[in-house]
Amino acid sequence: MNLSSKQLRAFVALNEERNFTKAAEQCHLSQPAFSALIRALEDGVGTRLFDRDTRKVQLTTEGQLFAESARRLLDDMDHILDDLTEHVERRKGRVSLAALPSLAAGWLPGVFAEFRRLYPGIEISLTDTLSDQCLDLVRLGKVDFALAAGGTNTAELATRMLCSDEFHLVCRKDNALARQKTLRPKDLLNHPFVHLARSSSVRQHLDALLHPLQMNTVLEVEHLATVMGMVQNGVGISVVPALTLFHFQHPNLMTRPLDVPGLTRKIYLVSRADRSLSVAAQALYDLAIERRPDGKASSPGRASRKKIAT
Amino acid sequence: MNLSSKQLRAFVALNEERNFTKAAEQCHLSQPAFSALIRALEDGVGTRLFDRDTRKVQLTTEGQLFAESARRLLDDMDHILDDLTEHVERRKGRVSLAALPSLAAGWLPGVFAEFRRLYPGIEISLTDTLSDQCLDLVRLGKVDFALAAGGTNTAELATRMLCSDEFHLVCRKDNALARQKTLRPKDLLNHPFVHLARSSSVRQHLDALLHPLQMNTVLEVEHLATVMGMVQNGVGISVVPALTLFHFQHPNLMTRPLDVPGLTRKIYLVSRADRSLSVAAQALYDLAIERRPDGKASSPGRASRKKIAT
DNA sequence: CACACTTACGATATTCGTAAGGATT
DNA sequence: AATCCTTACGAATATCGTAAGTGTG
Repeated sequence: MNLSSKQLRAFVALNEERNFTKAAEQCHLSQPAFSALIRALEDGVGTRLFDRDTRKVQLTTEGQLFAESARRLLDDMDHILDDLTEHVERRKGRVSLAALPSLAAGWLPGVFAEFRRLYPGIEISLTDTLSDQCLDLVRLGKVDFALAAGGTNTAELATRMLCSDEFHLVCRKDNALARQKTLRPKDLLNHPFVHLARSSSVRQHLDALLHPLQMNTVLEVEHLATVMGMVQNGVGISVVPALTLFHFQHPNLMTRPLDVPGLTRKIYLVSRADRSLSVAAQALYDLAIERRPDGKASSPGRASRKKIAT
Repeated sequence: MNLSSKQLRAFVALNEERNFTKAAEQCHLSQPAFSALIRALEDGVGTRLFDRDTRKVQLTTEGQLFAESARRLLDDMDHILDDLTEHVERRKGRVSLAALPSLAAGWLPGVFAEFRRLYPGIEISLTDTLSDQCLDLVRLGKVDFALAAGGTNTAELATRMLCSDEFHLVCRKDNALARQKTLRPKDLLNHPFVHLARSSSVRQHLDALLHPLQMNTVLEVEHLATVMGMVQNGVGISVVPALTLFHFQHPNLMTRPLDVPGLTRKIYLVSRADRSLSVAAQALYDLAIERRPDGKASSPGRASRKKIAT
């Protein structure tokens, strides 16, 4: 037989009201339609569930048996549907994503704050790691999506470009480069250079355009904060994407865009091609796009070209 | 929203098969109809539950959430409906009835045996007590129905006559009455008489026709077995309904119908007027009618007039 | 091009509300 | 007469199956 939640609700209502007219109202039905609903239920289970005459409505023995279970069943059903609805309406849920450390530290916090404000019931988990691992996490289904730099051509991954991140020179203000009007790649070759590790996406972009062998590499470190320390103390200069410039806000330092066509790091949203994002993940994905960084030089308005220019 | 068991079954089937065509067959539906069913479910909950392309069908995140509960919900529902069906089909249940001790000991056991054979899963509970208490138990809802003697005119009780129970003289074969051709009430007046208690239905019927003051009462006892002992030892004679004659099967005793118009004890099936019998109770009720005693002298063919006549 | 899901569409079934009917107090 | 459940019936809606459409490997 086919038992519908509507029939269950009608049964429970009639058992509470013991009156067809009132129970029908409670179910937003005309009384005859309600009557038919109860009859269909009784036909379905094969027996009368209510004894009724014009004065009294009460459960039969079989009705009592059914009533005990029906209430539970209906509550269960309502609970399940409510829970699902809370997910659909983004009042509950969980998103996990992976992101490059540079994004995780600089741009993401603002997006997360906004997301938490919009959807306080949704939990977020973030893995800040290098691009390759970000992609692996997506492939393995460990995260809903990733913010990575590598352009992936795998069929199993769906990518969407989030922004284009331009590279900037960072050096001390007392460096000769600070006074040059235009900056060409070869201008950097003679200066001591602080590199990031080869596994980083930043380094990979740089190596593609500035031949590593011609450069005057003095150091190779893992973290941008370390690069910052080195540059600030005059160990060398460096080149980093705009989205990481927040690390280099310091009165003694200056940053300038490198005007090298093609030297941009593309940031992608990467998800699995074979499955849709959860409602919660989609919400964060959409917000990321809405609040996409512009990739030009501007961590919130301090210690950038403009400030230096003044 | 209105969630039907058909939709739940479709969802569970698709989750198991991960293939619309096969799942549709399992649900005895055409594939497009099945597809529409799933879509209606998804529209109802407000989100996709399956990711599907032509090659793969798999749960979305929200689908996984729903799947865990749906399986439980469906099992619950099936269990509840199965249980109810077992009651409707009389493979489970419980009947309780009250019956006069005379019926409980003589005629009922055969009916119960038959009932147990037909419906081995139904429990019976029997209260063997006097007519008034039988009726009270029905009124209070403590039993489903009763086999009682009193004609009740209460509106709250529904009665149906089961049989008419004729009264018989019981005495020793060496008693003078054993040789009389016709038996009239007054013929009994001179003989020592063993009575049942005034609360018994048998006594009440007798008192209505044979004036107690004119009788030669030697004893008043509670149980028919005691009456039997007294009569068999020559303490006195007695008059009892045909349905109790099984107590008086003994070579030294004889029983003869009293030919007194109007002196019959009517046995009624009594139930509450305001509610129907449970399926189980109705089954026993119907069987009682089908196997109704005839109320003539014949406990299974022994120690009756015929035997004495030979 | 074969397979698998979706869309289109007409036929059938179900569900609904209004109005009339019947039983009880 | 008033109350309350049931029946009757036409209209709106839903559901179903067949057939055509679409997209993917």
